Amino acid sequence: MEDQLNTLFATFDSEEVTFFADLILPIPVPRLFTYRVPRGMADLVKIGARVIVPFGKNNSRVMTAIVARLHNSPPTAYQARYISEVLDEYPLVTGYQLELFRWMAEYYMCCVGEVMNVALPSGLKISSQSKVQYNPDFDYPELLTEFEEVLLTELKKHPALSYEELGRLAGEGSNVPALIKSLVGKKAVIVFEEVREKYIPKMIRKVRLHTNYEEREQLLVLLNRLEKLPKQQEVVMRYLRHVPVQMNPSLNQKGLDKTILNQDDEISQSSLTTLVKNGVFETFEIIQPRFSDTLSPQVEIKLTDYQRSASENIMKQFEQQNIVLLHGITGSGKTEVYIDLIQQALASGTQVLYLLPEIALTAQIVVRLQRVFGDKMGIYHSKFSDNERVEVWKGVVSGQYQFVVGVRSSVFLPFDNLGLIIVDEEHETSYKQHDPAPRYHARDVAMMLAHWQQAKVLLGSATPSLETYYQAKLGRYGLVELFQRFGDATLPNILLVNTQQEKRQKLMKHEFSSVLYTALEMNMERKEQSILFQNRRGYSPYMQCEDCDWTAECNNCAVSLTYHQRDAELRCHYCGHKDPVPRTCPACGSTKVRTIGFGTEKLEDQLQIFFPGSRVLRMDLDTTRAKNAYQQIIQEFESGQVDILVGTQMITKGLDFDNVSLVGIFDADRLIHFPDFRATERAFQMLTQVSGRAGRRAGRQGTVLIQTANPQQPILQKIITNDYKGLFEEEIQERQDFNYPPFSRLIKLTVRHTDKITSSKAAQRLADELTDALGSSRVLGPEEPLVERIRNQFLFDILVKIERDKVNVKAVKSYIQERINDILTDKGLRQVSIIADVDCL
DNA sequence: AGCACGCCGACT
DNA sequence: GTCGGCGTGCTC
Repeated sequence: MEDQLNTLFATFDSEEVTFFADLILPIPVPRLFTYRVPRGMADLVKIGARVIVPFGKNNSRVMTAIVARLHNSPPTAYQARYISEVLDEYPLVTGYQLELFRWMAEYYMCCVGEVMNVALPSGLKISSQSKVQYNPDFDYPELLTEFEEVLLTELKKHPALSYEELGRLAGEGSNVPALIKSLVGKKAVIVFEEVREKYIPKMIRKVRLHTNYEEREQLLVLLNRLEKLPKQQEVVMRYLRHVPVQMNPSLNQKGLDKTILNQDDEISQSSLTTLVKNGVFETFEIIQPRFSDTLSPQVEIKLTDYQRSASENIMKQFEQQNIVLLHGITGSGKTEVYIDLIQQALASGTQVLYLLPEIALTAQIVVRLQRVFGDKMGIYHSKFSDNERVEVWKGVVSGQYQFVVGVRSSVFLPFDNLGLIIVDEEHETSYKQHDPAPRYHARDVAMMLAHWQQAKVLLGSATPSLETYYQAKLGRYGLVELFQRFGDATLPNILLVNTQQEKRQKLMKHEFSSVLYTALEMNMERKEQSILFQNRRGYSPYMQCEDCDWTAECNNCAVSLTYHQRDAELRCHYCGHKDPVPRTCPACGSTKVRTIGFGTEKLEDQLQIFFPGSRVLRMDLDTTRAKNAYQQIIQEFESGQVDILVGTQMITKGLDFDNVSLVGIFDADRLIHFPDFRATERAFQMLTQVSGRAGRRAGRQGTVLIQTANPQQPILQKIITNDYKGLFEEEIQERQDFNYPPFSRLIKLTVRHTDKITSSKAAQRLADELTDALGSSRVLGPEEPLVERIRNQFLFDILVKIERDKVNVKAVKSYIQERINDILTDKGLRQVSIIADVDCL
């Protein structure tokens, strides 16, 4: 039917210019979809606007799409369908963004639809809900089953019902989708899609005095009349106290928040209702922005001479360079420098984006920035609701937000006039998206954005990534260094504690060395706070039988289960699988089932035993799952009510506490010996960043104690002397020798399948084909990753190394994609999934 | 990704 | 005999 109509329209239109639109649909299919623009919509359909289209077999689905291209060449292979609706009068997606989407899809080897999917907050994607309606022309009730009768009776009573509503009405045990399908077949009901915008503006209900009573005379008459009704009189008086209508009649138009007038008593509520009924008050609704529009005081920030000269230096380098690295030690006051630069960029009329890793975007930094920038600043954070994100998006389009602080995904906001992008904590690996495609690196995307919009990029870090520092050393990026701590604060004194030796001398108290133990004790006596870092959550990572060596393992993944004491269960940190804690060994029945190793939970436990009066907080994934748990822990710790904070890497990022003078680090060796070519760099960054939490404010010099079995390791020596340059020189040599980044680009290909043989076959074939084309020095693997099975899928990794300058990366990527597609069409290997991760970390 | 179509086991 | 399992193929 639909197609017949389409054909009819097609012949009508053929004389005139007919428009076709190539649309980006939010699905992982590597092409655009061509739709026909109805004649009446020709002026409305613009590039970058969102449209609604029917999709799938018998138009069973409704989707939000973005117009990427307009043209008038009809597709030859199929009959294009019509766009059903245009959502935006003005494009919500800028030309820059479309360019960005295309670039990302190509660079990160994914589909534009996948980019669109992560780029748009889901509030901008339409939700469609199937509704069912009784067909008035239906006249064969005798054909129905009992269940169908029930549904149909309900449907006759209502104009239309959703599947969910029908499910509720039909009661338990009825298969609503199946029943509806059969009813549709019998032409008893009609199913249609109800489309609605997901974004809902926040409305608040207000009241105002009817204009009849704005004049003094009338008002007095009213009050006199209410003399015998004191409750109502009181409500009117209360309104007048908040809104001095006599002094300024225009205030009455804005009215008063209904909740203020109601206060809390029911009497005033009913009085108000009566007053509204009698036409004294009128109620109305207005849209309330979710971000309070109270303009915060604009605070002047003062730079120290040192910061001032850093800022000037950066500006000077921007004359020659598009990208500048600000290498400033922890606590050197980089934020003030950023603020200065942001103000300058805003003053010149350009937009500014300030990127922070998720965990560093805390209330601490937001409040600080808000004091300076007030409501000109937008905040884009994954913890925000969807409606809030849509408001920020629209605020950028409208120009309300010239400046946005945000996480990784804020590179997708519709900027069109960026002057400056700051990537703070530039080395942070959380800038790289791991799981759903596009597997992008926000720092690198930011650089592309800046390139297109002629904006400058400032990368900031105390421990720059080797890639970035290397570019700076080559002179491709500018470099500004800040090697003095802010105010009188000095860098903490970092000491290594030999746990091997303490164990021999039997000085260890469980996981705590005597040195750390004493330091904690003294710190508490001084009423100063301590932070303990152990990058492992849970109580202990292993549970093992002493008699037979049985170890608790996950059913679905090739990993040991972690014991969580608080919830009394064993958990898999890869798939979330949970098992009860066995009291006896499942293999041999022995009762000697022990935990091995320790996580944050165990440390917390031991602290309670050692220091019974102390107040200890734990901050890791398990204690921050609730919505505001993270903020709460930080606030509680800030308030000084807590002596010790135990945490995972979460505590290493951007937190700024005044009263912390001791940092203890456990198990540094595990970080250092991680089997990965970046392990040394990572360990340096992580340990330096945690150390930086100590002694950030004037007063005493902070102390950092690193527990290690081998204090002689060169990397530890570099950490205690804060010798970033030494680390760089050594590491960069190694990277060069083995042709790792920054001397090459890496693409990791992961092959996955439930059957190990199939998975390995596909991986082997892919690796062979790539080796043939690229040479064996450029292809590593296939190799089983550290965890060879996750969620019952067997994994194999292939690493492709491409020299930066010698090889055409684009060509290599498209060749890889060809080979992947080839394997995916192979009968025996078709259900394997192959994931490409470009610039994997 | 979702959704329909299509061919083989445990149930009214 | 059917309901429903998820393999496989397609989407303008």
